[in-house]
Amino acid sequence: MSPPSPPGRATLKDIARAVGVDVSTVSKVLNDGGISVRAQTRQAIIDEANRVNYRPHALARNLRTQRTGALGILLPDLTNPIYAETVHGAMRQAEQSGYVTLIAEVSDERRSAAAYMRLVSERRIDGLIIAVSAETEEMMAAIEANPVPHVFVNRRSSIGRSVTVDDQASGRLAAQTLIDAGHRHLAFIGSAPELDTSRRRRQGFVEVCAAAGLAPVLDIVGPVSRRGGFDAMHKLLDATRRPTGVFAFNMLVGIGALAAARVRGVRVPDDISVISLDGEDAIFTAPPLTAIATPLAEMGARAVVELEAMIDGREPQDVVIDIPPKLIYRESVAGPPNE
Amino acid sequence: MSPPSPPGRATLKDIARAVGVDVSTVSKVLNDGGISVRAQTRQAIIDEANRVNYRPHALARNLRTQRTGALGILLPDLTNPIYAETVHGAMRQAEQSGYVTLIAEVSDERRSAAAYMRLVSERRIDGLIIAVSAETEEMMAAIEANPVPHVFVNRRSSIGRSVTVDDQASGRLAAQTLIDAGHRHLAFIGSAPELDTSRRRRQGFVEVCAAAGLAPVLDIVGPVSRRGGFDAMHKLLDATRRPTGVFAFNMLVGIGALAAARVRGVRVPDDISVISLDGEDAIFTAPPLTAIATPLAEMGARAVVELEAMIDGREPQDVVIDIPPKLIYRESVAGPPNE
DNA sequence: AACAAATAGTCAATCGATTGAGCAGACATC
DNA sequence: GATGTCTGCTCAATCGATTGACTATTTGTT
Repeated sequence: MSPPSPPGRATLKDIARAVGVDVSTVSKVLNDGGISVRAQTRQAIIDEANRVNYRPHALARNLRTQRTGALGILLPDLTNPIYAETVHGAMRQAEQSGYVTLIAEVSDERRSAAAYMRLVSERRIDGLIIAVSAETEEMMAAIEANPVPHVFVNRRSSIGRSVTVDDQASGRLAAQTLIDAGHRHLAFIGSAPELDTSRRRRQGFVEVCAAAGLAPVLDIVGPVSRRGGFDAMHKLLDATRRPTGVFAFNMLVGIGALAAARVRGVRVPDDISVISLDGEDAIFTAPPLTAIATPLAEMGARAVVELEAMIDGREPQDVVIDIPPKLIYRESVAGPPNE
Repeated sequence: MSPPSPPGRATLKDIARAVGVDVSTVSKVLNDGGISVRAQTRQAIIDEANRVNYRPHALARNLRTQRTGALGILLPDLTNPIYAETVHGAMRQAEQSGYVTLIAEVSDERRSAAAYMRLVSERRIDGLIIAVSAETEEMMAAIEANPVPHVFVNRRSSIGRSVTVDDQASGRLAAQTLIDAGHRHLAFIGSAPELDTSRRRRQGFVEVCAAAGLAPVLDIVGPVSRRGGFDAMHKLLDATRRPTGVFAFNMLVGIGALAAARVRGVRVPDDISVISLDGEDAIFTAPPLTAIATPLAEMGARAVVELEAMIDGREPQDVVIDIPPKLIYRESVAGPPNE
């Protein structure tokens, strides 16, 4: 036997030399490049390529073809499980489609613009999934200055396509669940209205409340984090007229709300019920959190599909994932206490 | 004014033409390339570069320099907060050092070898951080076949450098904490011994137990996940002689253990105490989890530093991060119940 | 036998940047 | 005025792969 593959650095030229043909012939054979080649020659090329374990040098190929085979993902924080789940779905799809993924974590806005420039203006990627919080001027300016196919995920945008879940339906389902359990005094813990996901969840929530003749508390806003939920719940518990049913913007907020109730000696669900979004994972809280599961991974995956469409020059769509939100009934919701 | 920067695609050639010099001159001026140039010419080049907002084409530059400016990170699961935190730290450091990061999430072993090959043999990266679970033959073979600078993070390896935290010290601290609280019947919930982190935590734990004349339960192993912790705790509670103090491999295991206790009506910490590793974040469990914080983000960052050293041809080290584990005393640990 | 057409390739430019070697002109030196 | 030394650049090869244009040989047709 010949020595095993030389240490991984065979080029087209090496193969061409070994077989005794031109590099262009090798390239065309290996890429189905519309050329007629004798079966014998073809086989010799393929055999040699296998023997040396040839892989095209991505940089060289990409330089020529003006494609990188890489997608970028811009997100604020990987340790946030909501993003992690979304990215998870996006990466799976990207891998299936033969793309590698470049992730840039960008905590603040100035840096997100800089990270954008880095990936885009050095032309390291073919397209970009944008999951940073809200539209900021820096970001928008960066995109206009240096356009690249891009898709916003879980947020609408005035300057591009977006893939979202049906937040209004989630809001409606949350309200309906609490109302069905008998609650009449509801509250929504959300974010400042810049986050369009919060606006839409709130809107669906209000809609169903209104239809039932209820006027929920809606002005409790803050960062959508455990800390934010913790603080918000405190505010609700301080109110002269406490709500008995609380809808939390997401799992983190829900977990924080639960913790605040616990600290205050308020029992869940005996004294107050809590329902949150995206809490599929929150089965290990105390009590286990009733939650509305939204298809985050599917959303991430679909964003990649739409992005590929843009890259291939097809006309992408604004997509709302049509998997309806799913209620996961656990212990944090029950009937209201007797007054 | 001239039109604002043309849509982000200026090349050296464009600048050279505008200024009236050769591209090589432009390149050398922009890169400090050891060449003498008149101040006037130099300034004209710099001005023009700024005007068109020139950024080098990463692919082209990298093709020539044989550097990609990219690091790869191989990890099993982004939704696992332990990995998320580590990657977080690694990405921060990478960004500071001017690298972009390519993340490949690889759930099973065959795919991790494939992902490795993808990134490495297409030469998309200069180096690789490996955080996949254990040494597997496929993986080792892939690395040998196609070597690239690489650092293992949070696990030792026979075939490369590694950056870890002091797991033994964590194990000792966990045992000491429980013993100091008065416990005599201890248990460790770990993983199968393939995971060297588990071996080392166990070792430290045993050491302190032995010094105190105790013989802890050590054979409860399983996947190091919430589910694994849940199941393991059930086994412990089924035992004829229940331990009163439990050390959980990590936060997920700890959370699962807490949930199992809750389901069984066993009170924490009244009936049983639980301490876990890496639970800095687990303040919102019920009860809040006493935990030992390990410097995960620092570990990730340091792994990148060592990797850079390898890439630059310096001799890297096996590193144990010397930030000592830190006890975060919360409610899940108390004295043992009276017998 | 002459010509067309199919077969089996080769040639050379190109993607955008980097880099060592080289060269023309200005100035100094003897 | 011949030689040497800077200064200030340019030339051309190179990284590895792709691709349209082109050529040489063989086969087929009349």
